[in-house]
Amino acid sequence: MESDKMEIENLRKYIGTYGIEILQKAGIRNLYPPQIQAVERGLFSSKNMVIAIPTASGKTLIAELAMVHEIIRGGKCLYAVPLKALASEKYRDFMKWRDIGIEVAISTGDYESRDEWLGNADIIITTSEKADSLVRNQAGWIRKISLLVIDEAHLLDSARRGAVIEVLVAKLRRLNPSLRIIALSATIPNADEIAEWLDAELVSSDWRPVPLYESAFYPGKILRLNGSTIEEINCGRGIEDVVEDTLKDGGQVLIFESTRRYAESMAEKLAPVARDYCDDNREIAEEIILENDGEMSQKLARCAANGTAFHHAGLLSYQREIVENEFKKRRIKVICATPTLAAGVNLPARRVVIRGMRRYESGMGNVLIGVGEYKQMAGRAGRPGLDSYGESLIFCKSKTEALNFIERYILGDPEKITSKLGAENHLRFHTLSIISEEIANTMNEIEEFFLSTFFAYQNEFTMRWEIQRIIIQLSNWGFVDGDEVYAATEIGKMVSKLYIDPLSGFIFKEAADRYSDLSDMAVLHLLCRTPDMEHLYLRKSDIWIEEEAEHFRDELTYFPSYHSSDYDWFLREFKTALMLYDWINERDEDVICSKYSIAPGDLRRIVETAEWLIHALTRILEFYGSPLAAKCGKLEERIKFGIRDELVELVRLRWVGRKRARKLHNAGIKTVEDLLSRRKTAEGLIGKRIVERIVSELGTDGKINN
DNA sequence: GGAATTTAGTTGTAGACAGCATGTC
DNA sequence: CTACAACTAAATTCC
Repeated sequence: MESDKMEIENLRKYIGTYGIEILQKAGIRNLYPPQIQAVERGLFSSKNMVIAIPTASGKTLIAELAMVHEIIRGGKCLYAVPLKALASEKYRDFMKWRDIGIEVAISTGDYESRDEWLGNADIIITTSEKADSLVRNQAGWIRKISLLVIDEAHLLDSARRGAVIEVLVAKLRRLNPSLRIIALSATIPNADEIAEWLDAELVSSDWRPVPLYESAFYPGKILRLNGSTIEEINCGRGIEDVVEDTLKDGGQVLIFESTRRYAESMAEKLAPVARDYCDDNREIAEEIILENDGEMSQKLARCAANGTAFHHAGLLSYQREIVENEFKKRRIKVICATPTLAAGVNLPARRVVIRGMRRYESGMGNVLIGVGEYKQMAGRAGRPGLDSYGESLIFCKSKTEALNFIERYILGDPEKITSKLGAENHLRFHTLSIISEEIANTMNEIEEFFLSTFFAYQNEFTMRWEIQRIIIQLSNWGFVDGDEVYAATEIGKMVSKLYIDPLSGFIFKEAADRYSDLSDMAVLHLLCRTPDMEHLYLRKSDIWIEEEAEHFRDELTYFPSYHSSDYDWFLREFKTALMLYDWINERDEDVICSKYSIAPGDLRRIVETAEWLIHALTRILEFYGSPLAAKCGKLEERIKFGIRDELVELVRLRWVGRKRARKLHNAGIKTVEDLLSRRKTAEGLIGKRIVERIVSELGTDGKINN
């Protein structure tokens, strides 16, 4: 018997009186239809479930209910998300349950609750990679996980990140055969396949809390799909009209563009339009340039002052947060974003305009985006509780194009999702891991393990031959031993736990073997030769890179001939290394950004990756007792802070980064003692309050940064 | 002669996880 | 096997 209305009171027997109170305090009175469906289909049973419903239709609450129920029965939950930002969003969200004694913890690459805390926590929020890493490092509490929630399970389809999800599921099921799994997904046509793979009950629905009108725009008209008819609505001819229309009614607009440049110039173009609907935003603008006032930041600040903003991966994370929060507070009226926002944190707007229906893919020119991607963006329209409806617009140039896109995107179904685990790099990565963790040690066991993945579910052929080849490679690299029964070598285990690609591990291992000394540049280049490193692009005007490369020719561990097919790729690796070289030689951030034509967010991200990799390199060098280990250990700190050797001591102090340390050092304050003995000078350089803070911490326990 | 406008050619292209141990300007 | 829009430099037109 299915009903369409259910008060949360009815859940008392599952989540207790206190649980109900928490929900009431959060303003939740009734369940949404898909949530009712989930309850009726066995949310409070021990069945696995796949919930495939639109964004913002209450997926998270479904998982929360199941988790609270699970915890009351003595269970422990792991909530896996694809993004660190999403992890913190859920963390804040789930905190409400602490009032009834439920312990919530978070564990991602850049933030981790104490280990013993994770053991005690009832809900642990992680990225899938971090969860896998915790399994690899044999965190004792992993076996106690009784409920696994996979958020955004449709990302099983992602070529880069999807494999981890299915391997994580397979591993955790192996470690705890009675593990319950709840997968939350966007609406996809083959959710039934995921359900069957997981042996789960499928709940799917198109219901949304705010109705969504999907439409297409062309100059002068909006074609809005309403049921099965297309209404024609008159409107202006430009994007400005579309935006102003919404702002006039007190709504906000989200515009998706295909490139950063378009996003930025659109935000600038719309600034004069939004200005009339804003109060004083100067404060926001100031905040944006607080930590970085480079070209991009200035531009963003100018936009924000007028009530618009752009949003892409080149922003610093604090700037992204400002943009998102101020949009939520409705002080920013328009955000022009690249696809970052489509898959990111929850940020709905009354009207969503999709201008970038094409995206460049190397070797394929500009291709149309997928229907699923479109649905993801369009689905951001309509703020629950604030808008009575949401509207998405595909931005077209002509009526013909508009009708075309309506047919393809609005009336079309999203693509089926397919497993990408079959790619060699993923199989290599995970094969080493399961051998290392002794999840599987013979050919049969390994094959059996992979048979439990989504990839095997979708592809019926055996993977024996492929796996065989990978094992041969892993043993050639010295990561796996044995003939019939495989075991990971010590170095193999280390590589697996460091979470790097085995190929990266091999590159590092060879370096330990071959070199007793390398220059800074050579080490940085080594990091950049790794498949785990991101690479800068080569531009037409980048011929100077070649000259620089020549300059370092004798130091580098690899230098292909000019005619080699590797040459261009080499230049990209070298360019990235050169950027890091500028970074550790204290070149100003903004100077680096313009020299390499990147944004501050890119610089931070690449530095962070390099930091992670050099840590791995150092560990491997230490393992082999390489004389290079000490040098790399030091480089690790230099990369972390972006400093020359001589600042290492100063930068260990809290509140002292690359800039302050350099100021002090230039004035002859080179050590902590110098700082204390020449306090007045220091105060003159970096400010009295900062010095006071530093000194007061020196007196207490928190003496040093690391 | 010089500004304004058209045309032809060139350029560059989304995103973001992981180790470890805690805090920048 | 593939594109596209924004930008820039050159060519042309106009006063």
